[in-house]
Amino acid sequence: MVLGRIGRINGHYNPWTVEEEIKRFWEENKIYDKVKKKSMSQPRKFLFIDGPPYPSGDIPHIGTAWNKTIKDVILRYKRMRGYNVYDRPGYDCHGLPIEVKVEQKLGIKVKREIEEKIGVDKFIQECKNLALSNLSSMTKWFRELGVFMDWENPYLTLRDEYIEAGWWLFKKVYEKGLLDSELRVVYWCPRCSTTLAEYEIEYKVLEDPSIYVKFPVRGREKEYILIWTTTPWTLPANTFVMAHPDETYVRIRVGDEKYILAKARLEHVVRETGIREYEVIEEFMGKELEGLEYDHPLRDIVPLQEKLSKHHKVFMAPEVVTMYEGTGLVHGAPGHGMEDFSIAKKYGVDIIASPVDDEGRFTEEAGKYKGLYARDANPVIIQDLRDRGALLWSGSLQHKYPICWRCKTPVLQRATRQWIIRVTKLKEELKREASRVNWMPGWALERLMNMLENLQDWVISRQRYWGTPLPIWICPEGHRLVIGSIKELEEHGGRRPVELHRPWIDEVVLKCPVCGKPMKRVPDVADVWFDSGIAFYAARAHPERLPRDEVVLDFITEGHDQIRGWFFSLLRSGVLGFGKAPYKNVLVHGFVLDEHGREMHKSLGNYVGTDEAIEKMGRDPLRLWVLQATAWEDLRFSWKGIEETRKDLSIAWNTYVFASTYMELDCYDPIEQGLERLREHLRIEDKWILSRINTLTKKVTEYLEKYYVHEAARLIRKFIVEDVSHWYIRLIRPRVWIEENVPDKLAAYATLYYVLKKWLLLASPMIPFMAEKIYREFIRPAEPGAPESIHLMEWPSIDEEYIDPGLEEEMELVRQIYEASAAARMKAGIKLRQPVKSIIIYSDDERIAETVKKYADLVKRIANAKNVEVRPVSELGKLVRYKIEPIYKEIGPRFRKQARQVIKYLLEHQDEVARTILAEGKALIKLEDGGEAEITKDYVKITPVYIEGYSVEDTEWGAVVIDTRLTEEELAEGLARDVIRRIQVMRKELNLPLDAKIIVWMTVPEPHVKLIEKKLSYIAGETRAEKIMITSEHPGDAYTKEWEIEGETYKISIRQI
RNA sequence: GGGCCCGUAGCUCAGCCUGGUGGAGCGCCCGGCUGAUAACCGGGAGGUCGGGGGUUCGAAUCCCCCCGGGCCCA
Repeated sequence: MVLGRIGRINGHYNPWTVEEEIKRFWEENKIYDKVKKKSMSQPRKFLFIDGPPYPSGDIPHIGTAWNKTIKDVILRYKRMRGYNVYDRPGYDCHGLPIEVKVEQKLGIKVKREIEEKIGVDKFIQECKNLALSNLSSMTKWFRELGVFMDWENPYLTLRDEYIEAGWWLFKKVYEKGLLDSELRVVYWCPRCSTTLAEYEIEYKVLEDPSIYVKFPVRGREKEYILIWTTTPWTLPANTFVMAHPDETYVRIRVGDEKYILAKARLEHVVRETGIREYEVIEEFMGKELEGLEYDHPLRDIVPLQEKLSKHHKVFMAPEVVTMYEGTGLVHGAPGHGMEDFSIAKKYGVDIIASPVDDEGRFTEEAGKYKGLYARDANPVIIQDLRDRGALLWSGSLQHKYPICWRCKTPVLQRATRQWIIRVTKLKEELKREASRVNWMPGWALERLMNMLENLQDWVISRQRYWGTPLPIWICPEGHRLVIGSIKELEEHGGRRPVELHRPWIDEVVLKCPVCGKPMKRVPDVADVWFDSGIAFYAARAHPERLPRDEVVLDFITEGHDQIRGWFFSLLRSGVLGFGKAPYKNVLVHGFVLDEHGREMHKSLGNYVGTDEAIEKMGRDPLRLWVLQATAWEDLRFSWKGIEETRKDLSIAWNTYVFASTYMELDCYDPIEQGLERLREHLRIEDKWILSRINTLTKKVTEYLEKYYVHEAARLIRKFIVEDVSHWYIRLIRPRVWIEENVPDKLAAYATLYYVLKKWLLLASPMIPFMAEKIYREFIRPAEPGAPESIHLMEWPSIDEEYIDPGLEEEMELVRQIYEASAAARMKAGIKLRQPVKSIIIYSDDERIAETVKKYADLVKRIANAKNVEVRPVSELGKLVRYKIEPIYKEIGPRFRKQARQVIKYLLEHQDEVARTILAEGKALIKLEDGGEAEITKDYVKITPVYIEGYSVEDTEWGAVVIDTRLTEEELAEGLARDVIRRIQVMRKELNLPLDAKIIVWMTVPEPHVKLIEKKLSYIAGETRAEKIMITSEHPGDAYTKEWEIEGETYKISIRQI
């Protein structure tokens, strides 16, 4: 057997050198493959799917870095826990954004040109190239971040097998009778010539016309229905007018004309249109307007109006008409408005007029407007209205108007025939399934439920190219066939095309199973949310090859925008395909905003890419920083924040430097000299840190089981900085400096090694580079059988036998005592090097008394006092002043309404009340309202704040006091320590080995010679001096230096023997 | 316009569910330590808890309204 020997870690923490080295190590030794292989051999599965990012750029946003880091931590944790972890990443490759980028690259202005100028096959090839090139760059950055996922084998929605898996769901939906085609009012981008879903819409403030139009009431002279609109281009398609049945309307006279409008809008309309004089002729309820017929003002120039005239009347539409804007009479164009459309259906209107083509231009039906772009027609229409005396007033207004998310063109609402999936029929099922999921945080469910309440049918078709082709074939007789796989395609007389994308799939002609006639595919492609929404199964296998108990994922996590995005899409597809939610646990994470809390945007100049963050701060610091942020809240980006995290990692690093330096020096062997063998030699601080690390392991495990990554990260970070570096190492330093390998020292080593190894394992999912580096340098040389990478190790066990909550609480008190004594020293101007005679703690708290007794040695050591004791507060003499702190929690419920007066009295008579209570056990106080209150110790905390001859620091549980009077002996020791420190510095400046012996010459100011002489052997022992001479003669060949100590000059020379 | 989230020290954030009189880190100022040393440690100053109202003996915490930011939707 090869004997282990602890390794050494050197130098300062430099994230980049560590990370570059470890990255290379992982690559050269195929560490991920080994981790993966080990995981694959495990029986229990952990099912996870990466929410696929959209590869429209080449460098991931810092928020994507957060996203992937959280995933990485969970996956690494689950692997360490012995799961077979499914870790396939993915990319969402189809869709309009990529098409638009390719169009820009190829100089295409409108959709038509794709087929006419470029050819669909070449266009698709370009789209594919762009997606593949971007995703390979993004992959590079995810790897840079240390994310261990199956990067060689990501799922891509553009692959044939993925598309085929999608077809399976289409067929399922069809078989359930939920797939349909119907006329729909949709957002339509005239530039992209396609329908857009609501989430593909942005809103932008635009200036539009604002006009009041007079619709002549049929058969009445000079009487008009007054309507208001900001979209004059929809007037040629006007079909009816809508009113509110329960609102009051008026008929007014202006000059020789009469107008009908809502009473609530009268004042506004009159003011805006500048009507000077008017007379209200009549008031009546809106429902009386029902059926009132009118004539369209443009009927002479719009042929379509001929057909529509039979519908020109007033309909009741309380769901549409409001009293907040307009005239209370709303012009209805069901071909250009969603609400209008639903009213039209309700009233049985049989013509849905929409005289606008795919590129947003008026058609033949619009008569003289033919060929004009809809929005460009606005001024022409306004002029025509004016010419016909139908325009009451025209102006303009700024309002938010929907635009295309990709090309920013203002969109139109337009009635078109679309394929829809009737998910509204599954509303209750969706709600039920959503409720069964564990949402973190809980409000994510609330958001989703709000959305499900307003659920709409899913318009799935897009009139584009780069997407999953709808697998629907139709024959001339109108028979439909929905194909669920390539095999079925062949069964129906088709041949597998080069690939399943357009244009190749369009050439596949099938034979109608009903009538035998040739069937052609409908030209549409699917909404991209269809693609990502099926990832839960399609990323793994065609459902026919997927075990049914593996459909539901254990865990997914994405940003809160995905509640209505991917999480909803998955839920929808899960319910459509399998009747259940396809995930069990969902962690929602926040957005990374800029340092002022604003959205990051390249155009705003506040954008930080993952590349920049890695370059400036390093991977592990970035990772730990994002991880410790509350997962579901937005995170303000902060260079300082990452810098702080880096500093903490540097402290962690130095902790290992410290441990490895001494352990190596002493040839410590953690296997031979492990904790078990040194158990009897453990000191109280060892037992404490052993308890702490196991408590930490327990808590971190619990948090990671709950997916509360940030809580785990915070604990891990705090532990190494505060418990190990600030406290434990401080306590064991003197033991470590002992030269011989005594059990006391070895016990500290064994403890420290155990703690540091365990911490490294806990931290390894979060800071995989640094953990690997330290593991390879420090742990592995000492444990020859250990795996080559820390990431092949198992999650640390919780050694319950070490956990002692009482001990942890007591040590917390010791820490408070130490801190109070340090504060008391500070007030008295006594430095820590100067020993003091005693520390007295005035407290009536029994825990304090017990703790101090138990830890007396430790307290004396760290506080540098000869003595420590606890005394009851009542034992203090006369030269004392007390402070009283009311205990509100007790006083409140006891005195209720009088509580205020009691507190006021107590604060005004602190010393007096305290003395009375200390002497008699209680105090009777007179209140302002004449009443009395009996105050006992239960209601107040009494603390001395001044004691003659002592320095006092008060705490939660009493006062810590140090004796400020120093004896000669104490002064001598303090001075000796000052001298020792200087000699140590000089040894170091000479680069002497730790164990080198020296001779010392000192010139000491006369008044202090006696003090120093008393301590010569002490000084010699601490500095490894064979001989110390107090003299004014210093040899020329020795190293000599002059020092200032307490304002006086000491000359010291040393020479190695 | 609607739903949800956030607003606490100069900065970044805990605390809020379950009310008891505000914490941490960084920065700043002061100091200590000097065999982790281009390190390490301590102390101090810093706050109308976004604003207003309500409930309560008592509100950062519970309720209502408003303001600012974010996400989603109109």
